This record gives sequence, structure tokens and C-alpha cells, in this order.
Amino acid sequence: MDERVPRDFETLRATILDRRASLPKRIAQIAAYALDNPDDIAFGTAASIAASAGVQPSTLIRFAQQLGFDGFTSLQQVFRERLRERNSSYDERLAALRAKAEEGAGHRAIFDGFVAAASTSLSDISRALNDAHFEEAIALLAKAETIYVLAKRRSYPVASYIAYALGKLKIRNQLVESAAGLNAEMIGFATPRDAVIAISFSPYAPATIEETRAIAEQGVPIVAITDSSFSPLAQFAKVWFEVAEADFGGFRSISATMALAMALTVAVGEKRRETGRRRKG
Amino acid sequence: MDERVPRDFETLRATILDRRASLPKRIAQIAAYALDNPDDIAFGTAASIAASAGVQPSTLIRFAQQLGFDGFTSLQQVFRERLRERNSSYDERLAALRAKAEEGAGHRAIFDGFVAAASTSLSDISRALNDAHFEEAIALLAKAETIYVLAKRRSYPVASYIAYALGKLKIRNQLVESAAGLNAEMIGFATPRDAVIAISFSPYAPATIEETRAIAEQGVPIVAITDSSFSPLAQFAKVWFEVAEADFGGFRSISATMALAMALTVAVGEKRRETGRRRKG
DNA sequence: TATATATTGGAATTAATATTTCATATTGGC
DNA sequence: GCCAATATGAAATATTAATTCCAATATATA
Repeated sequence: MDERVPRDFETLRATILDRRASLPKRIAQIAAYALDNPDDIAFGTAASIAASAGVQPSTLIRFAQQLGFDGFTSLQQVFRERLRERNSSYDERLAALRAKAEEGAGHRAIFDGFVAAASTSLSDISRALNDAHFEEAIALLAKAETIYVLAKRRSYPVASYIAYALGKLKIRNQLVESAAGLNAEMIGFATPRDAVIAISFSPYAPATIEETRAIAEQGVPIVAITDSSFSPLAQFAKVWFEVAEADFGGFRSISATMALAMALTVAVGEKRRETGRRRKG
Repeated sequence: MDERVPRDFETLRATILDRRASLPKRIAQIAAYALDNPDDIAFGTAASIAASAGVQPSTLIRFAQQLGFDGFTSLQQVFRERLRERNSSYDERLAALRAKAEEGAGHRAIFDGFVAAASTSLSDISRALNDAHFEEAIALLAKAETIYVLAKRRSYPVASYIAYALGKLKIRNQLVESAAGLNAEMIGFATPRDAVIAISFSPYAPATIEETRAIAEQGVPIVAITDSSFSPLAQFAKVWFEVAEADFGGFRSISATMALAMALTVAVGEKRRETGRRRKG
């Protein structure tokens, strides 16, 4: 194998497209197949790929050799590497991006970092979400007269989104904002027939904790979204979700929390529709 | 192979975690290795994997058999399938989830749908973001005296997050909220030395459009985040970003917009620090 | 502590897969 | 239309990899 052998998929792809016109019929056939079905090349055996592409295994090997590889196996490595790269653990990618951003690799690295942090967080929560807790939270919120939404600072955007979505779904809700300093009074109206969604992450906003405590003491059931079982919110909550958001450049992602919040909201709307139908029918 | 053999990676993972405690030492060792390095299982040979994990090839096969597979090869299929799946177009996955949710497959499907919508949106924006526009926007915002942040309704959570992050980075900013109905006056203070981040998606909130128009007429440069070149925001903006968010159950994701917003904010902070250093040094 | 049982290591065996070879077919140049 | 060069197909071979087997070791049980 000489030095000009394509080592990464993109180079390989470019090389193939470049030579396409000058390739013999069967070789061109397998070349086209390779670019169209890269996954098959990555996973198949020489025989299976050759069959799918309608050529002989030997043609496949000749194709590889024409490209400078010493056989099908080394060509296949490139196709496998591609899947690995794409799929390389988000954590590793994040670490790499952080290092890149550190050394001043430009602003694109910052953007990539936030995208990676969001993706990591989403795949984490997708794995970690407990179905039973989720159902429980939905049931609890669906039968509430009014849903109070409680969050400050970094979590406030989530709360405001929940309030917006609940509004669109015509579900009565109250966003507990601090603007006029009337939170205590607002909370005072809540009864055990209502429910609360409280969101707070370390370092927990004191106001959120305090208000959650107060409302819990009134017997209002609480669904908490927070970051660990040591969270002060967890002790007040009937149901709580642990959401681990990845951070980048000192700013934590918010995507997993958002996704959970949206799902909760829409599921509650769904549940109410179901229950409503059942009552009527 | 009986019928209870895990066919997909997540089931397999759960099965392994479930039995983890009761597995013999070497089997547990390979089990841990498998979950930590799924890609190696997908691509390696029995011998190479066994060596990396520090066990004998036969142990690897016993591990597979304990899980109900008839050999290493069929276990490996699951790990390969995972790479294929992950790589399969998000659009397809979203469509499948939508169908599932439609037919009332339970609330988990709703959650999965929102996670998938967020992931799709993130990978889309990651591909679509124009580096030059991004740099331009950063430059424009970095030299602003005050950054005005303008968004209502669905986009408001993004605006409130930007305001929070800018605050933490000690960058002067003004969130244009409608609470007290003083937006016009607030906007009146903006000068061409300031800058605006305006966010709006179809159906564009009339207030956002109107305020953006007003502030543009005062010569204040505008960075817009919106959803198409037909957006009324685009015509007022010096730089604008097109963000295509996937939707689920009638609610659009907000993750891509969030990631872009966070990246913009942090990059502006970064740029200011650089410029500051250069001025001093 | 003795015995049965389960687990592990490593070599032998079997299966599979890639590669080579060679006869045959096709193409391009004169 | 003929010859040389090139390309192709199919089977033979060499290589690599998975699996099995059995002896050795460790673990649990009575």
C-alpha cells in the first residue's frame, strides 16, 4: 500500500468520484454500490457485498486494489472507521471539542461544543428516563386543577416554555415569576387539588427551594426536575427526575430538560383528552 | 437461540446490567468491556476483543451464550445493528415515532419523539450553520454597547436564556419584555452602537416584527434567528440564521435554536475577552 | 475439609472468508 | 476483422477467525 491510499472516507469518496469515468464496467458498478451503501461495505463480507452489488468477490478485491489498498479488508477499514467516527462516544467528542476551544480553535468549535453537549444530554436522558416515574408524573399533573410552574435563573427558560405550551393546550397554569414580588401570595392560593412542576439545578436558586418548600407544606403535590438525589427539591417532590446535562465552556446544556418538559406537557394534554373522552363516553 | 434473546442494543444493555451482579468474574469483565466499548464489539474479532478485554476468546463466546445467543457472531450483530440504526436518517426514526404516538403507543413514545426531534434539529443545524455568518454575527455583537434581546411566545425562552447567559458573562443587555407595556420606550434608547438579537419563527409574533422594524429604523444592527428567507425578520437583519427545527405532536423543538443562542453568547464573551487583551497588551 | 459444581485457560478443530489463479470473454487499436 | 491488452467469472487455495473441547483451577456446599 503506497502513501497515497485514502485513509478517511471523504478522501476515498472523492477519489472514487474522480476516477469514476475511467473505471471498467464491473469495477464502476461496485464503486457506485460502495458509495450508495457504505454501511453494507462496513459490515458485509466480500462474498455478501459482491452478491448484493451483482459482481464477483474478485472484482471487489480488484476494486480495492485499484484504489491502492492491498485488499478488500483494508478498504473495509475505511468504511468502518467512518461509522466509528460518526458514532464516537459523545463524551470523547466533547472532550476533544473542549480542548480545541481552549487552544483557541475559533468560534466554530464553541458552536460544535454546544451542539455536542446538547446531543450528549439528550442521549443520556433518553436512556435514564424512568417510564414509571414519567407515567406517575403525568397522572399527577393531568388531574391538577392548576399547574404551578416554578423555576428561576438558568431553569427559567424551561418554565416559561412549559407555561407557553400548557397555555396552548388550554391547561390552566400559573408561572411563578418574581417580577412584582408577589410570589408568596401567588403560592398561597395553591391547594392539594393543584400540582407543581419545580425545576432547579445546582447551585439551586434559594427562591426556588423556599417556594417549593412552602407550597409542599400546603399539601400540593410536586413534580421536580433536578440534577441529583441530593437536590433539596427531591425531598419535597412526589415524583422527581434526575437530568444530567453536559456542559460546555461553563454553560450547561438545557436541551434534555427542555425535551423532558415538552414531553411532560404534551403527555399531560394527551392524558386529559383521553380522560375527558372516557368521562363523556 | 430462544425467543427471549435481546434483539436490540438497549434491551441487551438492560439485560446485561440486570444480571451484572450474578455473573462470574471473567464474564462480568467482558460484560463491562462490552458496554464501555460497544464499537469494539461491533468491529473487532473475537480474538482481538478478548485480548483488549483481558479474557480468552472462549470466555467471550460463553458470555454471548449466557445471554442466549448461539455464539459471538450473533451477539456481534446486535452491536452492529446499533451502529446502523444510529446512523439511519433521523427523519425515518421521527416518522416511525410519530406513527407510534398516533396509534397511542403510550407516553414514552411522546418523550422519545421529542428527544428525536431535538436530535434531528441539532444535527441539521450543525450541518447548515454558515461559519462566515456566525463570525459576522459575533463580531457585530461583540462591539455592541448594549445587546437588546427580542423574542415572544415560543421563542421567549431562548431570549430569556440569552439574557441570563449574557448577564453571567457581564455583558450589558436588555431583554425586551412586554410585561409593563413599555417596549417602545425601551427600544427608543437603542443607538447604532448597540445591537439586537431578534428571534422569531412562523407564525411570527406581530410584536416581534414590529419592534424589530422600529429598532432597525433607528440604525441598530440586527442579528436574526428565524426559519426561512421569507421571514419578515430577514429583511431587517444585518446577519440572519435559518434554523429548521423538527416538530413533534405540533410542538416544534427548540434545541437547535438554544444551542445556537448559547454558542453566540459564549463566543461573543470570548471575542470580547480577546479584544480586551489585545487593547491592553 | 472434602466433594461437587462452576469457571477459566489454552490448544485443537471446524467454519468462514479473503485472496489468488487461471481459463474465458470483452474491448480497443490498427 | 485480427491481435494484444484488459477485464471478468468461477473455482481452488490460503488465511483468518469462531467455536469446541478438555484439563486445570477456583468456588461453593455439606
